[in-house]
Amino acid sequence: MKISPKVAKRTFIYLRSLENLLREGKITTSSKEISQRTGFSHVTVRKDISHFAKLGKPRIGYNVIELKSGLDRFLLGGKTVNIALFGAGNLGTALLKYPALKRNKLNIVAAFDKDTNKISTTINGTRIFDIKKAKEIISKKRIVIAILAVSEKNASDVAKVIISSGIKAILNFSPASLNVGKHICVKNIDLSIEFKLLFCLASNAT
Amino acid sequence: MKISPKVAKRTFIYLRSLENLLREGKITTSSKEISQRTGFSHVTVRKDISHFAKLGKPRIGYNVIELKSGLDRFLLGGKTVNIALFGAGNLGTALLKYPALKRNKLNIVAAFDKDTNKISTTINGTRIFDIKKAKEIISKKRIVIAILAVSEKNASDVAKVIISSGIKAILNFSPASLNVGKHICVKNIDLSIEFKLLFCLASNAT
DNA sequence: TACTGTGAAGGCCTTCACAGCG
DNA sequence: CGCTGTGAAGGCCTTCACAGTA
Repeated sequence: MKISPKVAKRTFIYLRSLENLLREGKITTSSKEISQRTGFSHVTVRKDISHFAKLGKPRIGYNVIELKSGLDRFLLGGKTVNIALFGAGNLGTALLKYPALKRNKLNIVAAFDKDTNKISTTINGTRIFDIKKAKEIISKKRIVIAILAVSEKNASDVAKVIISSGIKAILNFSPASLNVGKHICVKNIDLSIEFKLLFCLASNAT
Repeated sequence: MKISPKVAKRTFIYLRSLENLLREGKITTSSKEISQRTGFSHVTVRKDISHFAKLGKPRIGYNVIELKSGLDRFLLGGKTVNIALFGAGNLGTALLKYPALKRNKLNIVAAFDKDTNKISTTINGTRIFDIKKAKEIISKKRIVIAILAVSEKNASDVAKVIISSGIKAILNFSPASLNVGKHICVKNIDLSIEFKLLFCLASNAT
């Protein structure tokens, strides 16, 4: 089945709420409750969920456990995701120490840098390797996502290394538009742009 | 004039490319060149730009300096943006040390935490204050954007402090859906969700 | 010719309205 | 009644096609 990125993203947010509901001991929930907790309209919630399966019961709503496992199965199927970090600077180090990733089965299993002072050291249990060894380690550790957290001027060169290592998905924190083929998925997070955008939106909303 | 968030975001990306073109010494450019550098279609580029003004010349293209200053004027008007950081943990510290912000006139002018060991210390020139002083300092320093980089369980309480301080825009790095009124702009960056989404997109694209 | 700017078409996504059910 | 699931409508956004210009 074909699921648009928008639906998938919202569904991950529903899942986050479902985990909270579970922790609170709730047995059932409704599109209205999920709507209140996530900010999406109750119609959107129902329509998104119905893309995956008919899991709700009229008059009652959804069983929290059933819904969570149903959505999970379609999206990740309980898989663990192995990630490589490129660039062990300030941002990269913060990501290595970010606790929510492991909790979500997102494991940064290797980091790469070109700084010889950093190579062979360990941050929060993750070893930093010479970027020249990227290809070898990526295939050995079955890494499927790369974090690009190097400076702008090195971004496109490192991106080439990433792609030639066989990785198909990049989370790009550098302020550079990567010129990659259509078979590579890139998600750009340029913090400067996010701040400027937020400022504009807040200014125009007054 | 009314500009959609999508157009605004792309325009900031065009601006980033225009700065590079300027640095490379180019005098003129075209929608085609901007398209190649940013990945958006040349029609989208032209349409977006024409929302702001008719800055192009048939047969020639756009003057880089003229276009850059024209777009800049509509979006930010050269203003400096004052930002407060809430939560001086690993991620917060990385943001305080992130060089691209200052370069883009985005200044984190105060940080807040509740940890008494951190309060009154300084990271990369920015002082960390007791979160109890938030309201006073935010109005004194004319802060307009807050970064929320605290743990999930504290996120909604800190968000209340932020909003009661008069701030209208929040960049939320915590994995929590903030329950705020419609007059508050929130941009959520939940890294776990971004990774999972990327993994799904890359898997389904094969 | 080589470029911009734009009306029209098409596609995607959200919202509305309501059928169906316990 | 209160809730799900869904066809239809409406709105937004991108792409197409082309007029206009130096």
